[in-house]
Amino acid sequence: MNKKQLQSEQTRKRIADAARHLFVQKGYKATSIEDITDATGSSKGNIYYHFKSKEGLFLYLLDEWDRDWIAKWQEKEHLYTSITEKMYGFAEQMVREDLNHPLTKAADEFFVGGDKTCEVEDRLAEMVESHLAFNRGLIQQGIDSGEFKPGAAEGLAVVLEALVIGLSQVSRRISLEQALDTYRLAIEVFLYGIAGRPET
Amino acid sequence: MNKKQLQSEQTRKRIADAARHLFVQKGYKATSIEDITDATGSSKGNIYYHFKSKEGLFLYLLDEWDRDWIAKWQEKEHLYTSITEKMYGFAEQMVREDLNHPLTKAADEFFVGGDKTCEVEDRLAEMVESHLAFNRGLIQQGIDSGEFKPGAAEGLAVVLEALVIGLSQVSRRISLEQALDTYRLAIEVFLYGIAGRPET
DNA sequence: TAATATACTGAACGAAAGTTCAGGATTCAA
DNA sequence: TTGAATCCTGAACTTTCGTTCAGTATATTA
Repeated sequence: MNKKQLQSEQTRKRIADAARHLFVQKGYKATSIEDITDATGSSKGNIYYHFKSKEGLFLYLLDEWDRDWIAKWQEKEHLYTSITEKMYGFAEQMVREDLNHPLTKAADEFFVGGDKTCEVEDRLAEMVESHLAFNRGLIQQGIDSGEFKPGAAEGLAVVLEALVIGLSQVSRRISLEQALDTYRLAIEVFLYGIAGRPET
Repeated sequence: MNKKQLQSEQTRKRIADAARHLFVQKGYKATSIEDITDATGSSKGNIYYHFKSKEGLFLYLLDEWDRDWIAKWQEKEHLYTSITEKMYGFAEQMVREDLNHPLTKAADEFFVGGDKTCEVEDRLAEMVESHLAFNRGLIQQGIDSGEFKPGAAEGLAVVLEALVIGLSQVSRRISLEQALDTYRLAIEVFLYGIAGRPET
């Protein structure tokens, strides 16, 4: 690889990292291009050389995060011997990865804000659906294996998604250790809730 | 009351109602003063005649909501004969009131955004604490009455808060009926989760 | 009815933020 | 070495948005 290409890739990464950090910390609208230049040392123009726009930069981060998350999950998934264990693994990966998730806080601004591009809108709808599908799959696996009581997998997937979204918001201002505890407790409650719930 | 005072109060209410609706729907930053004038028909200046600033308007809505919520809760609280029932009542009031809650979506922008006034910061910290205290109280009541297993009331209060926050976000794009179902299912899971959880 | 207070208007201001662009610096290829 | 491609700069432009203010209309009061 060229020296030029290498340097280009490095600054691209530097910008992406700084942007992700800022989006996570401050949200999408609240972080300005100038915030990113301040954090990276490079100029405004340089950001627009590497990325189409602010929105494009955010979209890039979303894709990047998505790929990483799936990859990390697939690495570990087969190690778990029960679905219950898998759920705790899911929670652990959530707290370790999603607390730095650019979507977590920033996506909500997009969802509701009126000035979103079609591209972003589609991308986000896609991500929500894939989250719900993931949850649904997990719960269904537990039902099939006999660990969870059958029924209402669809509704429970939504409840689990709500729990995860809420946890990531609540956890934003506490330590990683506390966050892990809270997540574990939440999953514990969720699992016992599923188990104890009367069949429908 | 004067005709003038009456009219003044009416427009004040009209502005507040429109603003609340918009803040809920679009978030704080995303709704402009012009959005509000468009929705009310009155002018920009008129908003600043009735309210100190955009932030002041938001703060006014927070206070108003807080008072209403507590009042409505206290009206119903004594009607419930068990804490379990109370929890479902809590969920129902949540979905009926909080889905229109100006804080739900807008507060998060304040929490993290760097440009918040001390006044707002204090007000929000206060509200979070009172929420947690409310949850803690509810859970403790259940423990004291023997309905819930003892232990970890503090942690469970946080989990419940997370659940509620997540639910209100997830529910923003579905019908009231579906939201009610989801909330009920969530509370059911939470209650069975508490009940089935091993004592700590 | 005249004077005052209250309710309201809308153009204009200024700050903030996303985006562009002409041009400079550095590296690559011939 | 020289021309071209690539990487980068930062000032300037544009738009958006909160806020202000001089002025108008309506109601109250004396």
